[in-house]
Parts: sequence; structure tokens; C-alpha cells
Amino acid sequence: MTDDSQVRDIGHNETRCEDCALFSLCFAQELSTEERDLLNRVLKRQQPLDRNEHLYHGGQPMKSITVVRSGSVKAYQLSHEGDEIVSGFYLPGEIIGLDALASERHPGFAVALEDSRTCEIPLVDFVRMLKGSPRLNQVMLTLLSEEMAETRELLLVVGRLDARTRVALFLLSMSKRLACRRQDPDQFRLTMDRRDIANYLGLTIETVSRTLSAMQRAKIIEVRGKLVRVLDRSALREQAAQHLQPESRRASAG
Amino acid sequence: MTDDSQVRDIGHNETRCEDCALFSLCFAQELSTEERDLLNRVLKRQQPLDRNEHLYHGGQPMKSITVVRSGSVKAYQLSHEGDEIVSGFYLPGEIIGLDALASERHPGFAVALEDSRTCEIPLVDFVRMLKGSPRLNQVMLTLLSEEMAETRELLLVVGRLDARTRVALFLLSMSKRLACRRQDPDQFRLTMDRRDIANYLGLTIETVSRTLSAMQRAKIIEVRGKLVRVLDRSALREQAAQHLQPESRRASAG
DNA sequence: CGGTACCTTGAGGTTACTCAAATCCAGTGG
DNA sequence: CCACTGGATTTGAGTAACCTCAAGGTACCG
Repeated sequence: MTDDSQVRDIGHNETRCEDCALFSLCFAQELSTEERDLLNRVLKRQQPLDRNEHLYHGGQPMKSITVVRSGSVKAYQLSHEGDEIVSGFYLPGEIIGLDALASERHPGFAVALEDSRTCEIPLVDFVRMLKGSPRLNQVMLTLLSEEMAETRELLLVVGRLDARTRVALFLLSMSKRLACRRQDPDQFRLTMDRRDIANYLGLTIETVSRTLSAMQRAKIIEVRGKLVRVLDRSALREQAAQHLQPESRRASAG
Repeated sequence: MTDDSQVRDIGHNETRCEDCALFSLCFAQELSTEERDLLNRVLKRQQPLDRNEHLYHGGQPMKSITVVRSGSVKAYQLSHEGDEIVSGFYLPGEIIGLDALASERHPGFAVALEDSRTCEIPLVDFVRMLKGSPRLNQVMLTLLSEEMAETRELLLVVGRLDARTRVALFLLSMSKRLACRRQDPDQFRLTMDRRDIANYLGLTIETVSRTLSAMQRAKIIEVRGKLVRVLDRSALREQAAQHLQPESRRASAG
């Protein structure tokens, strides 16, 4: 089916600048030549990170705006009891840790899930640019509110949906985000382990595993360890669209 | 125990300006006399709202910054399937709908849970003030990031905690917020119905009801309809501090 | 080739959901 | 002032979903 060298490459592609979330910012938009020059000067490309190396820790001041260039990153918070709460995954082309923008201090942690590289813009430079560019301000506000919307979405997913639906939504989200960056949406590698997926979705490892197996038995997907192949996308969408768990059914009194 | 006129008043107190979230903004801070005058001129006090009357609908442009003066308000979103998702409750002194600030368009709905009054600052005036006052900008950023933090907290609560813990946290949150506004934290009225509480917490009506009853049997609280009295606050805290449901226990690999 | 960590699978228990019925309560009209 | 009524809340019994505990399998690394 899939030869080994191919398999090894899945999920390891380099992001092209055109696919980076900051691209619209860097090139496509109404930045002046000087602004663009400044940006290129301050941009540090391809900072390498080892697997399990932290990008930042909770409480630390925010040092830079960071985009994943290759590899992948996990964001998590610590609960009051010290438990890890996985709050998101970042794929190549995505910006990490925007929730620190307001306070310029990271509320949570970020760690590389595999050997990764990033592009960074030092925060001081970035803030200077912010002050001079209304356009840049707007891009950032948009990115922030998108992240807020995503958190709201996760709220819905984690709290109210059954396991099948949560896992289906997770797979579709991954697939869609990869497609945005021009990767194959029907065959990809989950770079996080089952524990992280389970934590992110508010389930146990075993439930995630069983759910994936069930979907495989139903010929909706094919799973081999971290490798996933989508066999029947419409069936997967069906799993995702259905099955609210508790009520939340009736409308507000009118 | 409690005579009727007293009971009727619980939860119906008027907020004093000193207890309003905008007070620091209005009076205590470094606003110039002119700024303060402007604010007082544009402030519309005591807009009355009937029970079940909407303050705004999803998708509508944001018209004003609104503070609850008396009564209470429920915020909710609609899921893709059209289900109501309760995202928060606003008590006297609290600001409604800040999540619309970025886009100046409301992502969700807000409806009065009882006859209520508000204070409003028209958005155009507010935006004008924002432009002139870095101090005001900072206050708003802080309020926004607080709301983001609260959403994150809710994410934790809704997805990962058992019913007892969720309900206990909900009661403590209400109690604390009332105390902030100088109301009795040990005896208050829940202005939303069980359906709204259940929806907010990601549970069913029956589970909420049973949980409250169980807490009453355990002499932790006393419940009569919407009226709640906290009998044993430390026991309530204990219910809230415990019992993560699924695993989310191990730390990230090092 | 052995070890370790990750993943899968099975059996059993617990929690919270579903369905159904009884009770409570506020608001209404006599 | 009181009986009535519809909605809200509580309570009960049964069930489904998911968690827990435990064992076995697989893949990766030295």
C-alpha cells in the first residue's frame, strides 16, 4: 500500500512562506518597502527544537511571536491541582501562544512534539511594528479572536459530545488544517501520542483507542499507530455531526 | 427562618457605582475632568429590560458597552445544529458582551433572566475615548483577557470534572461574585432556571437537581427552589476541589 | 535481541443519562 | 383569599456510555 520512505515523510514537510499564517502580513499586504525590510531583518528563521523541548513555560514573559515552520507543538496549562490540561496543537504555518499578547506573559506551556523548527519575531520589534501599522493591528486582532472562537468551539466539543463525535471532530480538524497548508488531508501522521489526544478531548486513552479501532472496523478510517488514513470522509463527517450527549436541546424561553 | 419580604429581595439589589466594573474607569483613575464629563454625558443610566428580553442577537453589530445595573443576564451561543449553549451569566456590576469588541459584532446572544436595568455607553463614544486614553485601553485589555481566562477555566470544568464538582464550583463562583458586589455570599437567589445551569455546566437538569439535593442532605447547602443558602462553606470547597473524572494526571514527557 | 514505552483489547464497575411520574410553585382568575 | 393550572423541579428505576483495572501486543531504540 504505502512504501516505507513515503510513510516516514508524512507530517514532516517544511512549510513554505506562502502557507504561513503571517504570510499575509509579510508579503501580500500593504506594508511599505521599509516595513517589509524591517520584518525580514528581525525574522529569525529555522530555530531548531528537539522533541520534548519547551518553547516557553507558564508565567514566563513573552519573548517573541513564533510560527511553527516544521514539526509540531503541544500547548498545555496546569490546573490548580497540577494536572496537565492539553489546550491545543500547532502545525506548521500556525502561530503559537497568542494568548500571551495582552499581558506579554505566557499563561501556559508549549513543548515540541517532535524535532521542529520555528520562525520568530522578537516581541520588542513586533510591538514597535504594531504601533506603526493599523493593518498589522487588525491582523493580530483577527488571529486572536479566531483563537477565542476555537476555544469556544473546544468548550462545546469537550463538554457535551460523546466520544465518537469528539474523535471524529478531532480527525477532521487535523485533516482540514493540513489541507490548508497543502498537505494530503486523507493520509497523515498524528504527532502527539494517545495520551495527549485523550487529554485534549477530555477522554481516557482507552476510549480514544477503542473509538479509533471502531472507526477502522467501520471502514471509515485506517489506523496504524500514529498513521491515519481517511477512507470515507462523508461517513467521518456523519460521526462528527451527530450525537450530542446530554440535553442542551431546547431553545431559550421566549 | 427567613421572612418573606427579605426572601423576595435577595438578588434584587441595585448595584452602586462604586461596585461597577467600570467604576475604576469612571472615577478612580487618571481621567481628566473633561473626559469624565464626556463619560457622564454619554452614559445612559437604567435602561429597563423585561424578563426574556434580548439585549442583542448573534450577528448584530455591537451598539454599546453595557453594564448590568440590576437583575441578571444570560449569554448563549447557538451551535451548528441550532442548540443553545449557555456561555455565561452576568450579575449586577458586570460588563456584557466584551467578546464583540474585536469585530464590533456580537458572536452570541444575551437575554435578561429577570426584569433588569443596565447602564450603556454608545460604542462610537467609547471608541472615541479609547483612542485618546491608553489607560482605558489597558483596562479593556485586562477585562478581555480575564474573560478569556474564565472561558479557559470553564473548559476545564465542563469537560473533565464530575457533576458534584461542577455544581460546587458553580455555586462558589456565584457566591464569590456576589460578595464582590457587597451582597451576602451565604444566601442568594439563582436567577436562572435549572435548565440553564445544566446547559452551562454540560449536565442534564436531573443531574443538577439530584446533586443539589444530595448537597442538601449532606448539610452543605440548603435549597428551596431558586434560593440557596450556604451552610458549610469549607465542605463546599472540598466538593469543588476534588474528583477529576478522567485521567489527565500525568505530566508531559520530559 | 531485549527492554521500554506506547497502544490495544477485555471484563467489570460507576456515573450520569433517559424515560416516567410525582410534587412543588408562581401566576391567574374566581 | 383560595382553588386552579401549566411550567419547573424533584425523585425513581433502568440503561448506556465511559472509566478503571488488568493483561497482552506492537513498535522503536539501543
